[in-house]
Amino acid sequence: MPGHAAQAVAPGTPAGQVLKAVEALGGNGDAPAVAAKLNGALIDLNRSVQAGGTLEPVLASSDEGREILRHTAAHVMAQAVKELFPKAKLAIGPAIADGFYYDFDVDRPFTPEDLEKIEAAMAKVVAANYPLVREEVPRAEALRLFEGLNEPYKVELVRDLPEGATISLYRQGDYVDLCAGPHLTSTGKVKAYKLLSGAGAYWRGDEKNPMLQRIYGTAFESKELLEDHLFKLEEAKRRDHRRLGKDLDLFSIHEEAGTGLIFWHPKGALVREIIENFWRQEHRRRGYDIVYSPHIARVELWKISGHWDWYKENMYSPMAVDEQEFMLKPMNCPFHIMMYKDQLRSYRDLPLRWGELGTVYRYERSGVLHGLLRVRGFTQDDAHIFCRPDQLSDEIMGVLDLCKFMMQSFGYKDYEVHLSVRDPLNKQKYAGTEDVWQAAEAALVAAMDAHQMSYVVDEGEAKFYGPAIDIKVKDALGRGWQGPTIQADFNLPERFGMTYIGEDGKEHRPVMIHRTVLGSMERFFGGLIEHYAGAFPVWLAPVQVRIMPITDGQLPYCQEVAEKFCAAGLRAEVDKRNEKIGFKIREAQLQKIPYMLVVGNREMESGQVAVRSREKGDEGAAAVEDVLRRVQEEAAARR
RNA sequence: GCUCACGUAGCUCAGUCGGUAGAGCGCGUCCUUGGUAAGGACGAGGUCACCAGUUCAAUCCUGGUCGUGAGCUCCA
Repeated sequence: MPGHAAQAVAPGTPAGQVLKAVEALGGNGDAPAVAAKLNGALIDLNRSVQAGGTLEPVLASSDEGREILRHTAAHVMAQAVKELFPKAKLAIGPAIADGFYYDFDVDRPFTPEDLEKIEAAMAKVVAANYPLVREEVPRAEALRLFEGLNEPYKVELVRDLPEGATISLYRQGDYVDLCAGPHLTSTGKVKAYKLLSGAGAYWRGDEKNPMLQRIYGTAFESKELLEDHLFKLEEAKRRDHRRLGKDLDLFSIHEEAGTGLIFWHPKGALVREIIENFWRQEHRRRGYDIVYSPHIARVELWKISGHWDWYKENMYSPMAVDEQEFMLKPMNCPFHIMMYKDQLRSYRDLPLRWGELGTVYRYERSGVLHGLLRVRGFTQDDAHIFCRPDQLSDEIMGVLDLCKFMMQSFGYKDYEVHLSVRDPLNKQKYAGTEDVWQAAEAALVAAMDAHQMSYVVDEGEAKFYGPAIDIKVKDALGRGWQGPTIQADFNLPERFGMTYIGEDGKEHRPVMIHRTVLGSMERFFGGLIEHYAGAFPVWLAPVQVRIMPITDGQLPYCQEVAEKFCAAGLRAEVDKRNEKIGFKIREAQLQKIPYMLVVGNREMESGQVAVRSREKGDEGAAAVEDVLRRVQEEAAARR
């Protein structure tokens, strides 16, 4: 074991005992080992160790450990389902990011009452504490077994296993499943679990296949962690941007106008304006120029760009204008290329960095639309950088730096960097030649290396025209969101025949970088609402200060105070309604206004206001000027 | 797009085993001028998503359409 002296044990000793022997187990009762790793390969604790090697415990609290216990929980659930619904056919039941699921072929969907019954049946399986027994069998035997059990999906899975693969079964009581493992050693070790929801899901994710019924659940190594997780789910519901969008009067969507189209109400529009102004200012500072381009263009343009061939299913049908066909733009890039080509470019002109808050329209299947996060019309914070090949790496670094700065400004602290590359098995899905793709990929990698950024490679995640750096940001609840994306593109410059005149007086091909930092104003705003739970920091808050008189007698004074704040560039308003102060405070608090200033006769006479902050509550009286300065400083610091 | 569920006042939701509807909040008017999270009274407001069908009669039953939600798949 790492960090321990070599131990000699008899061949055939179970892994768990070996671990115990070196006292790695039981040291931390909250996080006992759920499995082991022998020379890096995961094995069950009760599997015997036949030969020497490095043996490490896999703790329940580790990602791998949770995956194992969730996987076992999925088996427990499947056993419970089989008891209640003997005709249910098993499909697959893996562990996923925050839990597990299992797909079943049954004649009707599971109801919430079914889930309760299944959960109760799971408790019995857990109480019975069946040992999970691993068994390795030849393919023919596995086929015979699952055919005999009338489990057609399992049969299909066995058939599809590659030649020479180890086929293992796990049994618990009278339940048997095809599974690579590892698993907990007995069902009694599944301590804290909860079934969450049922939903339809296609066999193997393909809509041509039969629809199965999926049950989602989650499991943790302790009740406390499960409770925490369930609380987080509640919290996520409480923060839902669709709910907050309504409560805070930020945006709406209208059936009459069409689904997936966003109406930005004054308060939402104000937040957007602040974000956009900040965005423009920061881009100018970093050497970007800002441009505008049309919303429609002739079909010919989309044929040159390749969108017509590669992106058609996401574009709206052409509309006839005179004798021409025009299309609503799904992307801004061809327009920026038009502008590039409007004159002869010299190597001295490059790089050109052109940003646009460009509104695009994409057809999305109705089932995927979701609040602000998935819509049919949206404004991208798009930019295209045209540069020489030798500038590519530096430009990407510049973009990475900008991304970091923007994410920080909006309070996103953690992020993960992904390199999205082609699906190696399906290369014909992508435009452009092999060497062009490789060059683009190399440029992205070089920039990330220069930035000493660690990243994970996602195969098959690339767009049709080039590999990308995709940054996933984590919000206040630890949930991942699609953040900035950066793509190197050698393909469009080629298609459009873009050139610049080099030092040598000859024509050269520029490289193009597509990048977006926020993604789209819609999606970014949706994420931001949830990240801040609607309580925007002062610099973003649509109303920063609400001044509330105790009685009508202080109204004129309140108005004066409000004018002072407004004159200082702050967003302040007076609650003139004939209501008691408690009521006004409640409303302001529910509207998540950062500063509430209460004014009674005491404050009016002393030229003060009583400060009540959204976070801390009543903070006592202070001079108007002091409060004004405080709010101003907070806004300027973007805290 | 597909599967399932849902669609009743601006919002959250009751209700009608088929006889055209109700609460709370919000909104309006009035009373109240009250010191840190809901003062009171009165009032207005609904083609029960839309279109067909069954029925003496449909908000309720049936079918379709649109929309919403949870997923599948996809993505900024």
